[in-house]
Amino acid sequence: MSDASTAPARRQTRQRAAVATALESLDDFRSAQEIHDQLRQSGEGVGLTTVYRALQALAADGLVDVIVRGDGEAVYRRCSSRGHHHHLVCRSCRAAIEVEAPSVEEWASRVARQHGFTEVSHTVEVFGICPDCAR
Amino acid sequence: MSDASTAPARRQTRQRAAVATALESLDDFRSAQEIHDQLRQSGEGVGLTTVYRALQALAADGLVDVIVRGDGEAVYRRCSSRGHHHHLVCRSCRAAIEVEAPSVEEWASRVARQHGFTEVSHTVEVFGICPDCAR
DNA sequence: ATCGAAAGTGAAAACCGTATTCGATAAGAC
DNA sequence: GTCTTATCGAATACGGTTTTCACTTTCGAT
Ligand SMILES: [Mn+2]
Ligand SMILES: [Mn+2]
Ligand SMILES: [Zn+2]
Ligand SMILES: [Zn+2]
Repeated sequence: MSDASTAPARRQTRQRAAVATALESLDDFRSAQEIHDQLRQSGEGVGLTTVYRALQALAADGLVDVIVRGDGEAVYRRCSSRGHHHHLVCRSCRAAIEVEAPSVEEWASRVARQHGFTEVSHTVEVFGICPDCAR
Repeated sequence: MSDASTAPARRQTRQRAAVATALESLDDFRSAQEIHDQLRQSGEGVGLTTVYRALQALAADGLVDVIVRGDGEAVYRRCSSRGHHHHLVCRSCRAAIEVEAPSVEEWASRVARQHGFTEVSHTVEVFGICPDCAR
């Protein structure tokens, strides 16, 4: 039996490795363009288009987290914990802490069920100023 | 004592009234362009730029809710309940139900406090398929 | 009612993040 | 080594939002 959603067979390339390495050295959310800039500075030239595609592939594989900011720009970060989780993000330095929220998961599915909704998903992000940035 | 964040003094215009009226007749989230289209059809010509600005003003005044979708497009809806709340949104027909989540509010402030974060805000949206759209 | 300062309007153009195109390149299977 | 096909990337297209700027309108003051 064939899989309807067969992965297109991912290849290992210098560019993808460079993007992955760049993400490893960071612990906050960065945009595709910022990662592209960092790669150029470090000498590892990678096309911007390729950075976008690499990040999308990583996100599709669940290896990076994505947050779409209020201005519509997507920012990425390597995913440390494997399971479902959310983030506590500093508005100033962008530092991000992964947090779990069992009670929120429960609330989300409950409120959805109460209204008869199915195929439920949710977004939960907490923003603030981290202790360091608060001086 | 002067207010540091003094509101720029809002004026009453035909265009702003038209946008507000359009929002009144709707109960789901709509984009600025969709509202602009609806206004043109109803004869109330309003420039697209003005629609964007009117919606932003209403959002700033807390009179409409805004959700930035995954594709970066912002969608607006008149805000029925006055206080802080979240939404249960149908991915198919966009119908939106306002929900309160005291337990989530509590969780958010607690997790932020635990990590020393201040000036805390959060985004919480639940998506799914509503009973009607599920057939 | 009239005036004037300042907010508001909107067509056109700029912006800006992202997607697509397509000929060249390079993994990986054999 | 050869072939198939994913990948690359510069150029270009795309689409939502913002800026520009000359003109209009609101509204408090007179
Ligand atoms: Mn969750
Ligand atoms: Mn809340
Ligand atoms: Zn910080
Ligand atoms: Zn629906």
